[in-house]
Amino acid sequence: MNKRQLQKQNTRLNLLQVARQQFVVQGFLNTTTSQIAAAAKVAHGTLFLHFPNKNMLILEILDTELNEINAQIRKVIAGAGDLEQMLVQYLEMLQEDEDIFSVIARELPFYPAELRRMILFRESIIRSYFHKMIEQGITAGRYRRLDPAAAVTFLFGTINYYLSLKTIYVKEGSVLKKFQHSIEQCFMALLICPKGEENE
Amino acid sequence: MNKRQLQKQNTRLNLLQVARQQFVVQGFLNTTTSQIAAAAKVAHGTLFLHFPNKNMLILEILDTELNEINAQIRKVIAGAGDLEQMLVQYLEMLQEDEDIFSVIARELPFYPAELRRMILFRESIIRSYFHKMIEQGITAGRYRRLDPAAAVTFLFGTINYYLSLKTIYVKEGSVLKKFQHSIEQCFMALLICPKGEENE
DNA sequence: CGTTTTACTGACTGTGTACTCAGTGAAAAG
DNA sequence: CTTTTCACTGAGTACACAGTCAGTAAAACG
Repeated sequence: MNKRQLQKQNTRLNLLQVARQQFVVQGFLNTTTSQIAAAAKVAHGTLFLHFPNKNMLILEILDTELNEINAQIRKVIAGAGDLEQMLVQYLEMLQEDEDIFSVIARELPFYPAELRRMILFRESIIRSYFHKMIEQGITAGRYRRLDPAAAVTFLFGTINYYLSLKTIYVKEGSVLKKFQHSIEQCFMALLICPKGEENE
Repeated sequence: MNKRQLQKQNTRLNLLQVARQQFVVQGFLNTTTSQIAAAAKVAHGTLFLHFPNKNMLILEILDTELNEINAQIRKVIAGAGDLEQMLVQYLEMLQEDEDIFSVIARELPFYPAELRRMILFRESIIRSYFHKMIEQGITAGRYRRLDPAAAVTFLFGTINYYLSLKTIYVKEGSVLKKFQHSIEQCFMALLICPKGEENE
């Protein structure tokens, strides 16, 4: 790779990195392309040599991010036989990049349709892991006979709620850490089949 | 009241009504002051004779709306001895103005701090009704020993989630109607103390 | 060394929006 | 009837932002 190609690649990677930092702090919608360019110390126009428009830049950053978490969760699933363990690990994974997930939770309804579909598709894969786990628990008689989809939405809805109102619930640090215990407690209480009431 | 005062009042009320309609369809953030003025068939500038700025217009509309629902729920509380009944009635009330609550659920994180605080304060009053009901149920031994605040957030988080993603869950009609049964089922399953495990 | 290619520059364009203010005409006041 | 008041008008202002493009300088090429 010659000097020019190297330079180009560096600029591109730098833009992605700087943009991610800005997005995490201000959100995607409130970060301007000029800000990103200034922070990356390149001209405004340079950004559009590397990305056709702002949306494609967002899409690329989120694609990378969501790919990583999906790969991680697949590993976790493989290793976790237990739903509770899976939930704990999922919450801990979200905490690691909580800033960006908080931004997505808030801004999702305002993203262009394509981007929104991509994010929801990725989320639906993760939901399906929980769904299956719950179904298994029900057929094994450990969990109550609830609609698994409803239970999953209860969980994801609550997580989403905490993430989107993060700034109200905590001044700094992680919301999910603060409420991790109560989320786990509630979700498992919802599922666990009380003694003397096992299915079958 | 003379002809002028009457005219002024009419214009003002008309603006409020037209603005509400537009907001419900497009959201507060995506509705422009020009659109509202055009729909109300007055000049753009007229809007600013009646409201100092767009935010105050939004605030006034939401204030009216939230006052109404708070008054209603207070009545419901007075009449409902039962938490489940209270939940059913609350969900039905939300359904009546689901469009505007859906907009609020989506846009809340982007409102100016003052407006956000007002809305969350109003919500917290409603939450407190549920909180008390749950506490009573726990001390009476009917409900499990859960953190009432966590249970309430589970409920409100889920409702909020359905509302904010309304357009994805239903093409037309009410999301809350569609999922009312599963919300009720899940929430009550979470709380109800199974037989043979009553507190005290 | 001269020519071509190309990553980058930044002033500029177009668009969308909240809000203003000098002007108008009809109602109210005297 | 004359003067004053005032609800309303709409062109205009100020600003913010995404995206463009002719120009530049340095690297690659022959």
